[in-house]
Amino acid sequence: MDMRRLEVFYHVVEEGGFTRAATVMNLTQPTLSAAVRQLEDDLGTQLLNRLGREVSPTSAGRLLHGYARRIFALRKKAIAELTSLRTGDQGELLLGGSTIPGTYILPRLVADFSRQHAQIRVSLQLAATATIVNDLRQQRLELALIGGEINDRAFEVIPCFSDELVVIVPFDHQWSTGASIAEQELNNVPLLLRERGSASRKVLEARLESRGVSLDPENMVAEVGGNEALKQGVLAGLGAAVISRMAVAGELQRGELAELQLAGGPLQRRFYLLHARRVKLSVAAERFKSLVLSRGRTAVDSLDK
Amino acid sequence: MDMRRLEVFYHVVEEGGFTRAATVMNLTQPTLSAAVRQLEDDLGTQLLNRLGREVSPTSAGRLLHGYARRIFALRKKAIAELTSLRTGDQGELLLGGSTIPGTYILPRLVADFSRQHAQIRVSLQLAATATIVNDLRQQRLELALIGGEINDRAFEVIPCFSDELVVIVPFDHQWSTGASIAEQELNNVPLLLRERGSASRKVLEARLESRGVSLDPENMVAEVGGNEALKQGVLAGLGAAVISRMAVAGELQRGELAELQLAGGPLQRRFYLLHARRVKLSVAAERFKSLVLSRGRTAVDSLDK
DNA sequence: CATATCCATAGAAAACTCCTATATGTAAAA
DNA sequence: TTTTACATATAGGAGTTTTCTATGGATATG
Repeated sequence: MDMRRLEVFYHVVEEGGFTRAATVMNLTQPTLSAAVRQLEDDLGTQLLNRLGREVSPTSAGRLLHGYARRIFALRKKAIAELTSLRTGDQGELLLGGSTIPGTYILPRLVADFSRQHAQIRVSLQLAATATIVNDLRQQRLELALIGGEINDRAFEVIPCFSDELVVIVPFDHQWSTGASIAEQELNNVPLLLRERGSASRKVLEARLESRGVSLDPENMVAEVGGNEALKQGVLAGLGAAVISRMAVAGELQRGELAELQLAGGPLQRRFYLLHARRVKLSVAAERFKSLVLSRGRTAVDSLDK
Repeated sequence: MDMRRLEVFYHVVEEGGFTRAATVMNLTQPTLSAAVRQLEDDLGTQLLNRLGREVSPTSAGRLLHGYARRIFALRKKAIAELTSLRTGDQGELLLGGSTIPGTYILPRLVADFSRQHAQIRVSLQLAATATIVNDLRQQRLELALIGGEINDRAFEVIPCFSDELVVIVPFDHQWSTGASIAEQELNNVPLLLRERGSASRKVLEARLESRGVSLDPENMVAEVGGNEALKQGVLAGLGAAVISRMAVAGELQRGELAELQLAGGPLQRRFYLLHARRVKLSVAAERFKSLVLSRGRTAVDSLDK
C-alpha cells in the first residue's frame, strides 16, 4: 500500500471531495482521481462511493481512513519531536564517569545542567575507565569524563579538570606534624594502595620511578579496590595512603586525616572528557560538553605550564 | 517527511546496515544511501552514525525509528483488516426495515445470517418508510426492506416477500361466522384504520376505489398509528380492521380474532428490498441481499401471475 | 432545459526513483 | 604496514512515476 496514495485518499475523505482535497494538497483533481483509483486497485477494494455532488467512503474506506488518520498523526508527532530534539528542547543524555570524576565532579555539573535543561533526562553511569570506553564505543554512552589516558583515534579526548593526589596519614600519626616527606620515605611506613592498573596508582608509580624508588612490597598493608575503602583504612590507622584530594577534602578539613607534602611537588593528574569521534553528538550532549569545558578547561591550562 | 524514505530508513536501522536492508527491500545500496540522506536533509537532523563496519541510529534516529515501527505496523494491520473485510470474514451491516417487514420478516433473516456470519455485527433499524429511504440516501443504512413503493432511480428496488391484508373482527362479532364479505360492507361496521399515508391504508383504499366504494368517515372509530395498537383495538371489540396477516397470525390461530374473506379476493401487498444504486454494497450486505432474495423472491413470483 | 459543479479519462511534460559503475573509507588479516 | 574484504558515498543516465492540461460525462440546481 503506497503511502502517498493513502495520504491522497485521507485528504479526499477529510475534505469530502477530490476537488477540495486537491486544493488543500496543492495538486490537481485528476491527480487525486488517479491516486485513489490506483489505491483501490492495489487493495482490491472500492474505498469511495462517487456520488454526483460529493464523495463518501465505503465501509472499507471508513476503516482505512481511521488507520490513515492515526498514521499521519504519528508522522506529525514524530516531526514535532524531532524538531524539539534538534533545537535541544528535550532529549536524553547518557553520561559516563570513572570513579573520581564521576563521584566528585560530574554530579555537580549534572545538577547545574539539569537546572538549565529541565526537559532533558540525564543518566550518569559510574564504572571503571575500560568499561566506560567500551560503552562509548557501543554508543551506550555519549560522553564521559574519566581519569585514565586513552590513545585511540576513534575518540576525541579533551583534557579537562585536574586532581591532586595527596599523601594522607591518620591525624595522630608520627608524621602528622611533618610538613613534607621525600618520596622514598613512603617505604618506611605501612602503605595502603589502590589496585594495580588504577589511574591513581599509575601516577604514584610514575613519580616514584622518576625518583629511582620502587615500592617495597613488604610495606603494602593492603591493595584496596576503591577510594572510599582506602580512606577508611587510613582512618582506621592501618597506614598511609596516596589518594585523590577530592576524596578526602572533608576529612582533611575536619582534621580527621593529616596531609603531607611530597618533596617532589604535588602529584597532579588530569581527567579527560571524551566521546566517539564518529558519533555525532546530540544537541544535549553538545551543550553538556560546552558546560564541562567552560568549567574544567582553565584548571587544565595551568597544568600545562 | 516522505514515507517511502522513512520506510527505507526503517529497514536500514532494522537490518543494521544499508547493504543488508537493500537485499531485504530488493533495491540496491546506493538507492538506500540516497533515500536516507534525503530524509536527513528534509528533517535537518542526522539520523544514522555511519561507522565503517555498520550503521547505528543517532538519538534522533532512534526516536524516528520508534515512530516508523508504529506507522508501518499500522499499515500492515490496516491491510489485514481490509482483506478480511473484503473476503467478508468480518464487518458491519446496517439494515433498515419499515414496520411490518422489520417486525415479522427481518428478525428471522438476521438471526439466520448472524448464525452463518458470527463475525459480522448486524444492526436493524425500524422506522417509517420515508425515514428509511432518507437514511439509505445518506448512507446511514446500507440495505432495507420496506412496504411502500419507491419511484426513484437512485435506488435499486427489488420486489421481495409479500403479505396479505386481512379483515379481522373480534371472535364474537356478528360477522365472525361469515366466510366472505363484499368490500362495500366494510362501511356497515365500525372500522379501525391505520393513519392516512401508511402503506396498509393505501392498499385498502386502492381496492375500494376499484370497486367504486369510498370509506364512510362516520364509520371510522379510530385512526391508529401502529399495527399493534390496531390489533388491540379490535381485540377490545371496537370494531373491524384491515391488517397484515403476519401481525395477527397468532391471534387468528388461537381464535382470539376472526378473519373474513373479501369478495374481491385477497388483498396482496409487496415488500421491497432496496439500496442506493451508487453505493457499492459491502460484502456483508451483498451476502444478506442474497439471503433475502433466496427466501423472498419465490413468494413474489407467484403474485405476478 | 441550461448551467454550474464535480469526477473520470487521455496524453504529454516534468520529476523522481532506481540502477550501474566507481570512489572512498574502515576494520580485520597478512 | 600493507592487503583484503566489506561497507557506504557519489555521479550520471535509464526507466518509471507523478503531475499537469485538456476534455468528456454525470449530477444537482435555478
